Amino acid sequence: MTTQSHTKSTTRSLPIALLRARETVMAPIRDMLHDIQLTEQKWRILRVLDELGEVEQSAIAHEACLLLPSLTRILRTMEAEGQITRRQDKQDKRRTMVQITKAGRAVLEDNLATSLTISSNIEAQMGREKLDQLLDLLEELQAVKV
Amino acid sequence: MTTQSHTKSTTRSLPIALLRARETVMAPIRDMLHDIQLTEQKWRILRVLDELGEVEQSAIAHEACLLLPSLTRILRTMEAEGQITRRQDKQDKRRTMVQITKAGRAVLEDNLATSLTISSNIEAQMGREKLDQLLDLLEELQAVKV
DNA sequence: CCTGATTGGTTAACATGTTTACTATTTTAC
DNA sequence: GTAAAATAGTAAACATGTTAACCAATCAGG
Repeated sequence: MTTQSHTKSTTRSLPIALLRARETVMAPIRDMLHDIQLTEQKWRILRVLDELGEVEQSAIAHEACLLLPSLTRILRTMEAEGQITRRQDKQDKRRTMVQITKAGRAVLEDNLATSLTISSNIEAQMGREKLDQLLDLLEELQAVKV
Repeated sequence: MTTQSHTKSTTRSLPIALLRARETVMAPIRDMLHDIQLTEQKWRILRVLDELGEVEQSAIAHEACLLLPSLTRILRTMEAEGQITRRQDKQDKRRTMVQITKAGRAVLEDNLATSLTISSNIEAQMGREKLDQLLDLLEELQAVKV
């Protein structure tokens, strides 16, 4: 008998498999974002704001998987670049409400075609059915109580 | 008609869904790692080394989804902490071969029980069948040409 | 009311992520 | 054989990730 690892194969480790799959998917997206001077984080923030409208920072942090300290810094530069606006909430003065600007939306729209090409490429290789199945399972996994 | 986002729902965006699912799964693992002073990155490195034996740094970087500059720094501290050893390859002097130590393996073994508990918890909520299906799909996605 | 606990956000400090440049080897093409 | 290209890794600089400490506003219990 050879020296045997006691742990599961990393291929069957959920956190590692999720990370590796994500790296594969992100590779072409990162290329696209690089061309338009956008980091992956800023792209997620724009996507979330485009979807949710005006929301507080904690909500962005939760939806875009960022911690508040990172978000504070990133939003500061995005506001300077004119992609978002921020204002204090009238009812609860602790809250800062954030909104995407036309310029921010334009960034997403300008890259819609490229995004679709990337999605189509993956779909062509995996098949629409499997992709939907995967998205369903991921959605279910996100909802698990830990 | 209301102002409509042109992009897909972030829930059905593969990169965002993968990230969110991963955050859910990692939450309890991060708690475990925190208790033993291990970062997520060091944990992945130990897992990969435990699985592959003695390998060069580029291989670790690829398998653990780290860039070489990050790996250089992290391995420096892991070597100092006695979890890994490094040596120059005889045949190709550019290569640095890295190996997990007994102490490094011990770290993984000490947390085997906790890891299994976390896995079981997720399996209990999603079901073994769905989990296997998800891992199969992730494995397939990793192999897609981008 | 009013005090203590909670919440939303920022700041600071240090680790890691990311890009570019660089060194040292090895490989490839003549 | 030898010069150019490729490969493995490190260094430096700056952005982001992460933790802890902090402030201000709000909430909850008495």
